Amino acid sequence: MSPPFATVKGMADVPVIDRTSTTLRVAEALRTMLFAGDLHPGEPLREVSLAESFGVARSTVREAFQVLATEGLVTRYPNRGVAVTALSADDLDEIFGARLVLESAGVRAGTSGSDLKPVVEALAVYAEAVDSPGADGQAESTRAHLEFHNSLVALLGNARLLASAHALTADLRLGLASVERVRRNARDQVADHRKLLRLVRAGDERGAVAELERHLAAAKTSVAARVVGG
Amino acid sequence: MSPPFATVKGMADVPVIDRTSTTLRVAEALRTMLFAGDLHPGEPLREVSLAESFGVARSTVREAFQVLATEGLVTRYPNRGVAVTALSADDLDEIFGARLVLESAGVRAGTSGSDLKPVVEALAVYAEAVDSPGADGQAESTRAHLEFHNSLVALLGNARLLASAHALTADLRLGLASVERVRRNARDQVADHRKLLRLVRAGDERGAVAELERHLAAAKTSVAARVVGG
DNA sequence: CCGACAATTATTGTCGGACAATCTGACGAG
DNA sequence: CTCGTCAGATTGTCCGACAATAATTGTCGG
Repeated sequence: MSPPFATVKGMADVPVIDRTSTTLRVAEALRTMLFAGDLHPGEPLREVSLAESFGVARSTVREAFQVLATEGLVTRYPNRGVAVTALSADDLDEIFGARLVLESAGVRAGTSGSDLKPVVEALAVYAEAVDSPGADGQAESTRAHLEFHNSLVALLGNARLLASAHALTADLRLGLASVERVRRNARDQVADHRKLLRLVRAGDERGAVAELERHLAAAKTSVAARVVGG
Repeated sequence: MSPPFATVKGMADVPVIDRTSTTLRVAEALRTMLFAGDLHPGEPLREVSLAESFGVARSTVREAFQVLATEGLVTRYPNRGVAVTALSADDLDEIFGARLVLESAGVRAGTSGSDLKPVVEALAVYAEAVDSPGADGQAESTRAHLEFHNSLVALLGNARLLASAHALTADLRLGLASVERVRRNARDQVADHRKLLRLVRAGDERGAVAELERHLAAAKTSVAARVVGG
């Protein structure tokens, strides 16, 4: 049933060709700029200016804005354009509250038989990112950290919930990018996560959820202390 | 402090003016057409055709498509346009699985002290919609039904999770619109929901979650039987 | 000095047209 | 039957234009 030329043996390293639209490529470029902290929360994004620097049409930039706006990374102000989303204290409450619901549901699934390998791997990546210096600043380390949390949600085996979790953490990365210089006792953080994983592995649902709740609460206050706005 | 003309006494019913962009108005128009079942799953949406019938530019329609695509109501097929999203059996699994996570979390909040008034009201609206014939077909009844379920999520007091729930039910409405003619024993349905609310009110977390799980599972098979695709 | 008001400027929202790239389906050659 | 070729349709992207709206500046009477 499978066609004879489905996979050719000797050509494994052919450069993969970008078959995405320029709109999505512009959105991706803006996304990395946002996560890298090149653009600060509240800063307006001008259509013409970006169109020129990217070498694309204004309409293309507008479509990219639409994508990022629905992702929550930028905010539209009618007739005034879009700006990098600035998180308020209420936003943080909502984000961490939503994460607690999703991640604790994932933990419950983990304590009752789901395959924990992805979580273990995510934690390994996270630990490695913390240990290695990394030329990209703390960006990779926070990415890996949040990816560990998302891997908990992934235990539910539900792509839609995982997408929601990704959206939540993306918004957080936005707020963190500007102040991510501070990274005290990252090792302790990793240890925290190891403890959480251990509880999940042991099947201790109560304990694991409690540990997650504690961890998220601590993270929230830590983030809130650095992110301004009200 | 208030200006003298802030509110004029005798002109309470001045038609409120749409201050939304035409893009969003086009998206809204398409949304209602989708929910009303005027457009069938899989059916392609042509940019020029719609632009002409709406009397707007093609770029405006494209932006509206972008909005609907991120909501999941339509699906982009690169270089081939957008089409009404058709739900597969796997999609139904994901949607109902995600709903179970969110709504059961809401139920848990409800059994531990959240104010149940919004849920009670949503149920009243639902019951009323089922009793009254309604010129708009079953559209209003299903809307009210799903809105009841969303009101459970609203108990969490988290706008982001509520938005996710809305997105999930919107996708469902899409699939249901085409086959919503069948509506057997809608009264029994309402009774089911009354039972759920009673359990929540009594603070019976276990029982309420179990009842919700049972209800969603039944709904899924009922929907899956009518919605084609694999 | 200050607030209200008018004028200017910058920017967005929307339009229309244009063109290349891509997909689809039909057709004909081997 | 498979493979290239071709024409038609549709999308992706660009450009230029304009009115509507918001932000800024300038003016003036108190």
